[in-house]
Amino acid sequence: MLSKKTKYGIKALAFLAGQEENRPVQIAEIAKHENISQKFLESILLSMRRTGFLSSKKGKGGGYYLIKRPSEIQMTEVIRVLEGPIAMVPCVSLNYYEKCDDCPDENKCSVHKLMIAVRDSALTVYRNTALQDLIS
Amino acid sequence: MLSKKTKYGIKALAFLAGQEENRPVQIAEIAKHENISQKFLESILLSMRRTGFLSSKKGKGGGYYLIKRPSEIQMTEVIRVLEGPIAMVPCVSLNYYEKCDDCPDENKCSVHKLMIAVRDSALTVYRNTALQDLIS
DNA sequence: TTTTTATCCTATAGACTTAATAGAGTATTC
DNA sequence: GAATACTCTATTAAGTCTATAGGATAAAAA
Repeated sequence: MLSKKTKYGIKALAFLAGQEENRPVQIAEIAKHENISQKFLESILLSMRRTGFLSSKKGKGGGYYLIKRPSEIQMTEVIRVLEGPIAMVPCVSLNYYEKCDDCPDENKCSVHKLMIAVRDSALTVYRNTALQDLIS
Repeated sequence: MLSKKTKYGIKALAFLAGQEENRPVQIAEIAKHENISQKFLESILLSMRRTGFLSSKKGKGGGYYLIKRPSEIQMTEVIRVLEGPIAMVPCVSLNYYEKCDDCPDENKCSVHKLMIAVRDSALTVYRNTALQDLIS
């Protein structure tokens, strides 16, 4: 399942990507437009600012705005920042690899092979989709 | 993330698929071979018996065995029974569809389109993989 | 018929994660 | 210096996942 955090985060990014001139948009405006709890969205935007998709301005006329062009923001990055690993098991994760406790030999593991295939199919989608592609 | 239930369930199915003559295998034997908590595995096997992958025999010489050929068990079925929806959001699920609370119009939702693509890519993998393919 | 073997079934506990909220702090603009 | 809007930490409530406990039931063997 996709977490609400990720879902809301993507919606917020898409909303920002659709703004004219990349003007700063206030949290309250995004929250209202996308039906998201403002406080929850606040923390999501904050985490995306820390990882470099967004920047923000305080005070009147402030808000959040993208610091990359929507065509340059790949969904692989977005998903990894918001959701974490794209792989469904840590032992096939490219960026968050971890060995399984119960598995003596990954190469003989029936789940391992299947999950590599699933991961690669998802990666193909995310790699070929930029934020720009979500807003048309 | 793939739940342990699903992971263990697939491993158990694969172990059964690898048996000669489809002999009944005891829970204890599967649990030991795959490093799974026996009691937990018990409940997993039980749920798969109820949905028709397996049957069981009680008493000495009893255990679980497949009631379909491994080449006829598609991974779509296995995942749906053990894990639930293949889709990452209910609003793009083929078998467990649910409308989103926050979304007035699915067709305009940026997440919706992306998640359809991800769902379809995963479906392609699962549809083209049978239990048989996991044990070679 | 009794004992042994092994599955069947319900309930529940503990740990963890997620979603949301609260409230005070900081920076910027007017 | 007042108003605006982001920043940050902590906490709570609800839900889910993993695992365990313990007795019930059925089949086979003695």
